[in-house]
Amino acid sequence: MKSQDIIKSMTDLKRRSEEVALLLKQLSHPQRLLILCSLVEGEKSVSEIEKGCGASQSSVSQFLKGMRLEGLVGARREGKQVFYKIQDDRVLSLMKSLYKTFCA
Amino acid sequence: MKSQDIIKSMTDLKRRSEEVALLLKQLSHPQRLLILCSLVEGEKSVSEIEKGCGASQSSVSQFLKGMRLEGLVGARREGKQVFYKIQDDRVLSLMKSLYKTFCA
DNA sequence: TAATCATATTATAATATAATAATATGAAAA
DNA sequence: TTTTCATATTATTATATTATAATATGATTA
Repeated sequence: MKSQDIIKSMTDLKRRSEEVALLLKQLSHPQRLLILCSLVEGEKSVSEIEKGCGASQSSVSQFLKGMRLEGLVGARREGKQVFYKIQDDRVLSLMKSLYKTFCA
Repeated sequence: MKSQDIIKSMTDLKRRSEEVALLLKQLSHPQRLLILCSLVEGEKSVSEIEKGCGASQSSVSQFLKGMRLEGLVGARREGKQVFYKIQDDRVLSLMKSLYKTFCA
């Protein structure tokens, strides 16, 4: 992408700044990021997620609730367990970008 | 990138979650995002930035200070004016990704 | 139906962030 | 050297977020 095109596209981003900021806010906490990292691997139960990110049961549950409200993740109950997965494609796309920027 | 590779890369992202979250946090406010959008176009004075994002003088200055502390932007004084620009390449890279995800 | 497991909710206290107004600084112009 | 302009800082209040502990729910098992 050429420099000029980037600049032009930023105008679009401005218009959407509130929407974008809201989504970024969800990603901008270490533990929520870990939860989403974990879910990139696929659907997981809450307790699996807990193990993966080392946070308390309560806070994982609260984080998941928040992300569910924002539509980032979706939930499905199966017996005692509840399985979460990433529901918003933009999230997956952003996670990939983050990897490229920070780990490549 | 294949699904398996994404998953593998998430492990790296986990390790860096605090660093990444910190940076995302800076982007996760509409006005800071607008400021950075504006700076994608190139170096700008504070008053130019103010006009571009419609926030008060004080809050723009405070936002810029915060982003300067985190190393996202750099400042240069020229007479009465202070010019800011994006200093962290990861920011530019993320801005591009954001465009792709939200505006393409 | 009582006990247990997985998850969710509530309440609370600590901390962080935001918006705003008022004031201060530092550089140039009158 | 006073005034003005551009920017920065400070103080304050309002609001949001976080961590934690305690409790509740809902589904299964004994």
